[in-house]
Amino acid sequence: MKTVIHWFRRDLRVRDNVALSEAARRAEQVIPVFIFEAASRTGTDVGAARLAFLLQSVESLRQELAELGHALVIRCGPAEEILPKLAKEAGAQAVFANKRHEPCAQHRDERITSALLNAGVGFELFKDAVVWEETEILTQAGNPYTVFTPYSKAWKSKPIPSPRPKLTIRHPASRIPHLRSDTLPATPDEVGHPLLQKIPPGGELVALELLRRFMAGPVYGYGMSRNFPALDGGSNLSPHLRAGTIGIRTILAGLNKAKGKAANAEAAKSCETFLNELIWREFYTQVLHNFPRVAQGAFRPEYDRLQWSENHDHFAAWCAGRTGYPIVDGAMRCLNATGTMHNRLRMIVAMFLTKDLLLSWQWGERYFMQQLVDGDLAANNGGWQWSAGTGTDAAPYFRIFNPVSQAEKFDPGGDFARRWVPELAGFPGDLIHQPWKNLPLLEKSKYPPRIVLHEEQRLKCLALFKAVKKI
DNA sequence: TGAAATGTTGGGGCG
DNA sequence: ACGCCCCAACATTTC
Repeated sequence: MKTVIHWFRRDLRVRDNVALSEAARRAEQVIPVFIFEAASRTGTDVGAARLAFLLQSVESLRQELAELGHALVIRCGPAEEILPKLAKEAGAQAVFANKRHEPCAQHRDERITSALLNAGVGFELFKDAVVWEETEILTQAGNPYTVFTPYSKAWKSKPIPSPRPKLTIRHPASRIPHLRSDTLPATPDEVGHPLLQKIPPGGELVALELLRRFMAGPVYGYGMSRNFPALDGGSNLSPHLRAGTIGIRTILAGLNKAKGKAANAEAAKSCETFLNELIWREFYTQVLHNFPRVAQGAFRPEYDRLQWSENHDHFAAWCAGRTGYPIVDGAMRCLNATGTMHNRLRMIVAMFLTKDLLLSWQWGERYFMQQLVDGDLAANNGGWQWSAGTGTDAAPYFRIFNPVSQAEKFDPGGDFARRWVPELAGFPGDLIHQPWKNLPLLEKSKYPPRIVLHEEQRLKCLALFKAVKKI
């Protein structure tokens, strides 16, 4: 082929990019394109933090492409209309892109296929975002897995693919047709939420540096440190996996290399634990594709009958971090300010929303998608249904976290809570997770009293779930 | 990738 | 010396 448009979507990188390297291999000219659409068009709720991260990553991509002699073409508007027009302008025979796995995104790709077909332009999609997609790992009976452990076993029994080569230039830049480029909203501030303080930086080079640093040491302690929110024990790669500023094969290659250098069994086990987290991501991607109804309701349909509370004051308090439980409030305030939340804290606040406030997991799911930099439909939905007990391989409904004991176990001394709940500065470490035990100090601190009592709510929650089981 | 309730055991204080 | 009780520590069951 002479000219191919590579349409960048959730693959904002020039290395280890399957569709991009295929385009470079098969076409004389590659025209890199990014299309900025109104968030509602793809059916996902893009929040300010994720948008800021995205814009920064696109800018970083534009610079990287420029260094390679490519000009990134940016257009704003609906892809169905822009792509056929752009293909005509550029004289392109085909559009290449990396496959997306969410049902709503795939429906849109079908519409794009026919829009391009009408214009006589081909549309090719490539597997890139995951190692193994929805139809590639099935049970003996040919069904999709709904339990993680056997899924991960099957996943690990398959060979690991190598990273794809970086985009190279195969044609003189002067021969690329000049194409108009729209401007994107300039800075995160322009689109940002007033509460946003500090979102992590985007871009491929940032992601590669995070990977390098993590695999150079922290990965060996991941098994332990990942549970403590006050530590920075994670890879911080999740927003990059979401935006595609790093390829999954690149991460696996780095992990594999690190595992080979593990000094002891504990370090090797930590590598394995990190691998499992990557497999969870593919597990939930696969679940969403094979059971698209989970985007609308419980994986176990009987749990759609749960009589959740509709207390909007409680919901507002949860969102704002004013529930009176320091670990919950610290986690939510951190989310609101940075667009990120430690995984352990996601479980704690999700349990609190569903099992203490008795609000639907779907309220929390939606709020997370609005706030999270790494908000991904499949992983977010899977995590929420796990916490609520309504999903595949979910926590049983009676497994209810106690926010105090969780906090004391995973934030001993309260370093995390104190960082995000400044009102608690005067509380000693042994009391910080239950400030109500010192009422005079609590009143002086201006920190809110508990909006519910865990011991009471726990019993109400058990009754709520039992009512469903009886029907 | 729980927590609470309930059951069991054994050491030690005490009459 | 002995039985009784208390209760911490641990184990099991239940939600």
